[in-house]
Amino acid sequence: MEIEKSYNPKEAEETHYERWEKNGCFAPEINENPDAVPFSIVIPPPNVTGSLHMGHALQHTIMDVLTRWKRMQGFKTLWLPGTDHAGISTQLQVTKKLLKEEKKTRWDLGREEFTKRVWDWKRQYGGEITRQIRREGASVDWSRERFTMDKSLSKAVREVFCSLFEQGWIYRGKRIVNWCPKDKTVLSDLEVKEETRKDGKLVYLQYPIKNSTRKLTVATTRPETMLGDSAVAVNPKDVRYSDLIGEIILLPLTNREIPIVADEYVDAEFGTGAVKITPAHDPNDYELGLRHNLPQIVVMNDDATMNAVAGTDFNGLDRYIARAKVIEKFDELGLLEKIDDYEISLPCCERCKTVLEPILSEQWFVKMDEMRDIALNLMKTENSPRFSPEVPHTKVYTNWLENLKDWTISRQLWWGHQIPAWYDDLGNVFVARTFEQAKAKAQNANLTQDEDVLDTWFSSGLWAFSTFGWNEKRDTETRRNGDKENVFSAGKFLKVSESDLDVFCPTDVLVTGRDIIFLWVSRMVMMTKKFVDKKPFNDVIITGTVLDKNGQRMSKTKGNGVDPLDVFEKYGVDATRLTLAGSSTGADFRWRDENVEQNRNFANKIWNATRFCLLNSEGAKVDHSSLILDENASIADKWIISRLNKTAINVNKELEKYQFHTAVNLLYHFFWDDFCDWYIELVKDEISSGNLQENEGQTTNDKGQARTRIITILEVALRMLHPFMPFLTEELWLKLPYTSSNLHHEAYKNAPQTIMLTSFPLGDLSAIDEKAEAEMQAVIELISKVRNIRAEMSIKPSERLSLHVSADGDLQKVFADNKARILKIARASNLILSETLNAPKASAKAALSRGAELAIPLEGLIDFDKERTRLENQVAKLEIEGSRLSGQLSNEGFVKQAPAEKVVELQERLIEIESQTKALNLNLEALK
RNA sequence: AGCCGAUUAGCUCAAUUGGAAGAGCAUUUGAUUUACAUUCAAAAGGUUAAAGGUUCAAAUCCUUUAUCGGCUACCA
Repeated sequence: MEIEKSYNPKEAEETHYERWEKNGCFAPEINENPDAVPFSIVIPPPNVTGSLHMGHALQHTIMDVLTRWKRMQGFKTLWLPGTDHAGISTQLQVTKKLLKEEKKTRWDLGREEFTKRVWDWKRQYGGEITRQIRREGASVDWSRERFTMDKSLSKAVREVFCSLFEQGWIYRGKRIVNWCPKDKTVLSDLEVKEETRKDGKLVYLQYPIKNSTRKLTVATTRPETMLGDSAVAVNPKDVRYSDLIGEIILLPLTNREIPIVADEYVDAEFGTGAVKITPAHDPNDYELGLRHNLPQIVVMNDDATMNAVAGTDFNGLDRYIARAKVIEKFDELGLLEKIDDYEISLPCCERCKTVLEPILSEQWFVKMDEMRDIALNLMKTENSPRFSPEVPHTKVYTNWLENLKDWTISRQLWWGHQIPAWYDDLGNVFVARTFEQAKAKAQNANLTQDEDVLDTWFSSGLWAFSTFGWNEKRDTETRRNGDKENVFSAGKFLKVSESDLDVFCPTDVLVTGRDIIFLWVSRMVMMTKKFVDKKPFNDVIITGTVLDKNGQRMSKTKGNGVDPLDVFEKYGVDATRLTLAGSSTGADFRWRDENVEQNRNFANKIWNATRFCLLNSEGAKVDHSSLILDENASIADKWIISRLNKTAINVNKELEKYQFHTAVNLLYHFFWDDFCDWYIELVKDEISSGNLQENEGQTTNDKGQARTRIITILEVALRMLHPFMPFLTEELWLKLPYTSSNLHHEAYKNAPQTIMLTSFPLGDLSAIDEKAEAEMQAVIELISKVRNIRAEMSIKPSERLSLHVSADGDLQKVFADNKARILKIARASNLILSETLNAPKASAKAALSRGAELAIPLEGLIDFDKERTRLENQVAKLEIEGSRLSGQLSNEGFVKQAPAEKVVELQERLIEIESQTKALNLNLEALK
């Protein structure tokens, strides 16, 4: 068989995905077992404008590992993909393009035409992220791909909106909201990003008091808002001002008179202890204004210029120009007391970074009282969702819920789900699922629909059930037209008698980042419980953040992002996936190409191990019966099969706990250390020499058996690696002799052959052979000691050594059984076994476990000083450990209270150390 | 301001309920009749940020401090 000397990922990546997808391997229908247990994940829908970043790559890797692992276990597995319409982002993108190419604004086009353009844009460019997801090898079911503005999902949005409105959980009202003057829309609290500015100013303004010469000084960071002041407030306990409560202020620059009120909200310690109150432009002032029945005076337009109410001097001025002018005018009037430097944090637009303006505005809100209780109750009564890692996310999630405020859901955009509310000429509102229903309610009055759309997160909040055809007629729309031909047709499609919603909701696990726990995770919990009376998911895996090599967050503005696609190009998809999966669950980690390089090397190692097996595969085939050993099997075989099964058991155990990095570690060391470095080396002679000729004392049948065994072990290892490294393992698995769909898990018997449908090795407890592992350990120790002596005594590798080993009878037998292998790997010519050590003085010596000793005669080669130093170093090491152990064992408390097996373990170790020390010391004596 | 996390070998990170501190990279030394130099072998490298406490036993639990990071709220 022709096989390249090193792994080139490109070819595998280009061919296998397409074939898997075409054969329907990703769809749950590939599973032929009618009783299969479902396993499902919904992808956190990336923005349709987005392109893949490391965060996605990390999350997708974890989801794909879980999906492939469960699929190989015979679960009816669905990983549902899709994208989010991403209101603001997408609208911005198209707006920019429009301006650049046609010098037009969205208003030039009008709503209908503009929206059409966005759809065109989506069709043209929106597929990028989905192509990238394919590139990652993600085994998502494309036949169920969803978009948040699909017909059925939009219908779900309307249904939820109307239903919540009817129950009074959605309301329309005037509140202080976060207004972005650039995007000209309101934002929810979660879309506000605080930014600290060191160059802030605190301006002290003097307000004259009516019928008095006194002035009251207020401090403000936003002087322009004074034009909308409707009171000044002081603390009722503040003796400085108690006589002023109830007095009237003559508000400068306006012709208004405003009262001085007393309110506990005011902190007497801060500033002057007197606060200007602008109910229409500050959330606290708004609340205070309600308590004191103050007028709400809006002085700004939606682009943060001042309006007519601000007065003719200010009308039309930008807020910052108006601010300067207010200060200037106060200065002219002699009412500017002072300006202090003041570090301030300003609310900014998450997307465009513009400083937001708190402004009184009429918007739609979701009342969160009941919603919060839904989520809190689930957490309290069922510990749901189960976060992984649990600390700190459960606590953070719960704390946040406890302090939750109402959610602003309207957005002044055109791209999104337009709010299903209509107004008649008198301003009466009619909320309805369709225009017709609204007309009926309004008795055919002249209706106009609300201009606003819903927050993107409103529709994403329904993702865990709207994607499964909720509120749709069953058996329709859940599967799209045209995709049926693409799906594997030899396998029986299940008759869709139950809907996807019944089968796949709740999903098993959600994998996402910390940043959207509140924005998305919490809302899915509430909405799903509320509307389908189910949990959206059982578990939530919160991934860490991928940082750059300096520990900084990757960001576009900093330009320090690492593009996953570049890494794929350079090192291959599988190496990248393994690197991501190898990061510890939930912890941030710094990206280093060196780590991927290491995994690229690992991929090459797997390639070459397979290459070796294939070059010696005449007469061999993948045959799992070859892994069942009889009593006469060699220690090496018993050992590797024990290790294989132990690895399988532990990998499954770790994956169950979402400890991906531990699983990766186990597989890496099993494959590289156990399988390649030891097993292949140990059995090399038995299986190699190209054709099936007999070696000394070996029959062709023995050789075929040995070849079958190693190739079968390899096959099992490839299966275990498959969820992490799908392309490489598929490429190699298909090359193994006699692989076919006969090797599939029984749920996939009729599917075209692929490793992804074989069964994931679970490991067999009865195949674990601790005795063989211990015996092999002794062989490994012996060889390691020989290598150590060789290296430390600077003995040429070509020098064939004679090994004198003293050991008890059992151990002698182990060494004798493996004599040929030991001689080969240790590059020795002779192995002399005896009860007591009998070697010339000019020997290098080492103490082995279980009282065994090694001596290598080095007549003429030995440097006695060097040998003495070497032995002394070893004695010193043992003594440090020995004295710690004997200290511990002479501690009564330890002996009494520690678990008995622990005490025994230490005692045995101490005896071992003592015997080795004794042996080494005797050797030292002999050298003096 | 509050809450949370992190601090382990030169670097990047592990360490399952408290029970002999481990990998990979980098370093040093040696190896090329080989499945793989994207390789193999060997060595060296630690007062687990600091101080105190609980315990027979602490990287792990508690207290304090320092540095870094995150989140939430608010500062008129």
